[in-house]
Amino acid sequence: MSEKRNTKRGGRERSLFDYMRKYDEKDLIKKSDENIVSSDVSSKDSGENIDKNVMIQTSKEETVRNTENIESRIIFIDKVEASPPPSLEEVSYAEDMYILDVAYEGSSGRAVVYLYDENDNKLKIYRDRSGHRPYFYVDIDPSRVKEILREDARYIIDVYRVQKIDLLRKKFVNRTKIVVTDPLSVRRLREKFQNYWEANIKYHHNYIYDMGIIPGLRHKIYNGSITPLYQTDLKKIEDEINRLFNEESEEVRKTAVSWYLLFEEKPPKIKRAAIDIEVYTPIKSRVPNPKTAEYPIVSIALSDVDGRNIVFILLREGIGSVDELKDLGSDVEIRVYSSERDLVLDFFNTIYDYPLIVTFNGDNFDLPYLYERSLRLGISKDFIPIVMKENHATFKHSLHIDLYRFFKNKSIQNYAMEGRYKEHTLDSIATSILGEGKLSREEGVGRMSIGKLARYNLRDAQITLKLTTFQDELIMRLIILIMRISKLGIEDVTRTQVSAWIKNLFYWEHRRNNYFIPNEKEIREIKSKKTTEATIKGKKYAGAIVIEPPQGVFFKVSVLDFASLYPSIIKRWNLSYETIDPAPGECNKTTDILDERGIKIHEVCLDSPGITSVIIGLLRDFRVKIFKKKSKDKNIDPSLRSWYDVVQRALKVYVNASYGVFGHENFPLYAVPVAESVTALGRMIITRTMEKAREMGLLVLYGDTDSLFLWDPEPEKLEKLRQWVLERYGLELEVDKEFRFVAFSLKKNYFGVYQQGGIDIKGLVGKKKNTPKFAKEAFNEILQKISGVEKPEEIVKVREWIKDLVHEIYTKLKNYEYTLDQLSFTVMLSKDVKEYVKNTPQHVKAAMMLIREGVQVSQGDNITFVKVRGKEGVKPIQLAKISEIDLDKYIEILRTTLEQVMLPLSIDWDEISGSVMKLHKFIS
DNA sequence: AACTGTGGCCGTGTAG
DNA sequence: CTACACGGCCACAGTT
Repeated sequence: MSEKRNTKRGGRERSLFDYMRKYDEKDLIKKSDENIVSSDVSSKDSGENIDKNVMIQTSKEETVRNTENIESRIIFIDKVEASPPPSLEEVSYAEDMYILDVAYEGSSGRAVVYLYDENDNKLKIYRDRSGHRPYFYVDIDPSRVKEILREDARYIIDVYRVQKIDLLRKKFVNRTKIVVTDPLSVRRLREKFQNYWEANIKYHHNYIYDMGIIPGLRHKIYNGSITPLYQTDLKKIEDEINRLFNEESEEVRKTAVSWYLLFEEKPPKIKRAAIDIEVYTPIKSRVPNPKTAEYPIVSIALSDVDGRNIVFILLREGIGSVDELKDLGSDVEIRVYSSERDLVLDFFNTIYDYPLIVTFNGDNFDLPYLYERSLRLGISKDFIPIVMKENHATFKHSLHIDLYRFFKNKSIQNYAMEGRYKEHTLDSIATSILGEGKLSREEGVGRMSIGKLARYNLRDAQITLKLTTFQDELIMRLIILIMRISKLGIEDVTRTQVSAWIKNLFYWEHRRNNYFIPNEKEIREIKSKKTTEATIKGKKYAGAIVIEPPQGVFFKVSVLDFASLYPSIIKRWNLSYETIDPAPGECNKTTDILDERGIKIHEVCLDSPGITSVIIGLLRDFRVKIFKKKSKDKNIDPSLRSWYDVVQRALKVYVNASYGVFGHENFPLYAVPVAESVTALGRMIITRTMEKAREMGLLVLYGDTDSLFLWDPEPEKLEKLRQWVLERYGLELEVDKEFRFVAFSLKKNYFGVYQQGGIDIKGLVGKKKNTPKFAKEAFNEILQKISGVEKPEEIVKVREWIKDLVHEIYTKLKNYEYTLDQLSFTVMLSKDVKEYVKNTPQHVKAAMMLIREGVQVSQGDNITFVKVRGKEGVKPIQLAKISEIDLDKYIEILRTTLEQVMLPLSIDWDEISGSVMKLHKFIS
């Protein structure tokens, strides 16, 4: 039974390791045994007559039964029987289960829907009963198609004519639908045709679109059909939509209601556990390779939402006494094994209870390692619950979220989490979000004592879990909401970028509206007119305007902001790939797209609402008009309000990313004229607004893309300008920030001190992560001092203070009083060392030196180096000595960093450095 | 042949 | 996605 099931889910599975050589299993076990030093507590002298082979070992001498009163429960486990992962219960009917995912099952050739039942916290499956099959479209007659596919008849289920709307050509079109037996046949057979449509869509996505599934919602499954279930009061929603969207058409309002429901339905609470494995390594810096899995797994930790914490730990020689495990906490269960195989098997048996498992980097490490190691330990594939898929790893009995991949998502990092973490390590994310990071360790896993190892491992699992539970499950609720908006399953959503979310959402909407999904080739052919040139060489089209700021300090500065400018433009000008530049005679009513010079660059059809315009417009309106307000409304119950905050964040992700993806040429619905119309209209709007402001006597100091910095504006004039923008462009211009003063140095480089205190630093060198610490510290100190300034007159005093400080730092630098760490630069290697063919930047030079020393360096690594005297000019920090640093270079860096702050205050660097230099020369 | 000055370009990080 | 800042690389020209 289970065997059958395994192979079924394994239909699409393709092991990472298929191409690897087949091992002699006996040999392997022997080899691994050499690494795992067996402890003296062997099966022979311990638990022969103990119930279920479980006993407690508190020290080497005494063996006692489990007692509740000791600090943590320590259980010695002696022999574990392998058991296959349980089969998931299959249902044919469902009333109120949440759909979490959909996959294609090769063995049955059917779509499988993963359902979460909140009543028993179990994952269940539904196999398609509607007879849905993979398909694609071509533009030739069925009879011709049958002829072309004569030799592939056994893969063909049906061939027939279908009529749908072709948005690009604005008419109904007939195409031939070819229904085939399996997804692979789509891939193969489409090549026999010159033109084909919808043949690049993954089958499980097709299933979601065609069945109208909205992952993350409750559904009713009955008689082969699947329909979302709602508990929300429809009347209330309709009333609110009619009130807030009264200017929209009937059709848009209807769509709005269906969208609103996604944000009101409560999310499921999913039972889950976080896991983390530790692998023995002989050398601290070496990361074990999951492809070979040559070192033993010495510890696994599990932490679940019900407060259960387990550490599965391997007893080895020379890692201290089991006594060390006593005080891990009363809620911690410690299971000690003398055999790695038993440890792994027992771990597998334990995770069978969970419908969802969470890891940090499990796709690339924990799961493949566990999988390969299990094979090495002689565990048969049927007893390993892990499945290696094309681009991720998961479980046979549960779904898997890899938080590393989710938090690495730029939109999550910048928009949903508001840039709270900068690096993508578990430690850095947890520290900045939870205020609690990994445990520190000096030694490699191989040398840690048993107590330390257990604690370290457990902490990792606990913080991994906490990343999904903090702030009332913020991350889980966010994931569920993104699933609902994008119509992707949980495993896809947590692993793909925002462009994939947006693409899927648009495909779903096309299918729902009976539109053919256009292929990339035809959009490019029909909508390719490009009219603007980018300022920067090598870019495709012109972007935004940045106003040159005056250098200096300005008191009482208000910053005005167009609320989500680009999405608003997309909505207001009906921009979409199908509405832009209509073919002659195809459109009745058009409007010109003018840029900031008043030159017509494109035109857009206004006959019917454009699909991207409608959807992006709706998402924007939902965020601005409804959820941003609700998330701050003190009259709403706090827990509901926090839900609205999550909704608002999810919408923010989509709204902010929407323009970006449509401007990316790899995006399937990309059209250059749309992208350049958006930026051109943006330039036009900010330019006209700036002109109007000046006409009204307002002083515009600076502006970038969608913002205007005004110097001491009169409130009445501000309000008048707001009204003008609203009437003229239908856009909302808001006061975003009020600065006590702003110091400008260059475009995209300034700092401001808020009315209520607090500093905003933009672009300045002192803020960049690749600036050495010594310069950053000086920069911050100066800024702190400046932020205390209340009135213009006080600047003079600060000026003197700064001069003294710079003197001090300058002298300290000259006297080698900084450490290498304070002087180091950290720069990311954005590609492999070998790929730097045009130039060899400094960090690459340093990386090459590291490689010569035998250190592994790869793409994405941060290289830390210092500048030294001599031909190469750099050395990785590991190889450098303080005496060889290049003083002049560091003085230069200090100069550029501080000058950006000093110049607006009219402090001359040469004046300061000149006197220090003389002093220095005099002393030496 | 070695050195110096210069301007364009490359690479990184950032603003929006 | 484009715009911008900054440092360093590199080719080229002209000089010693």
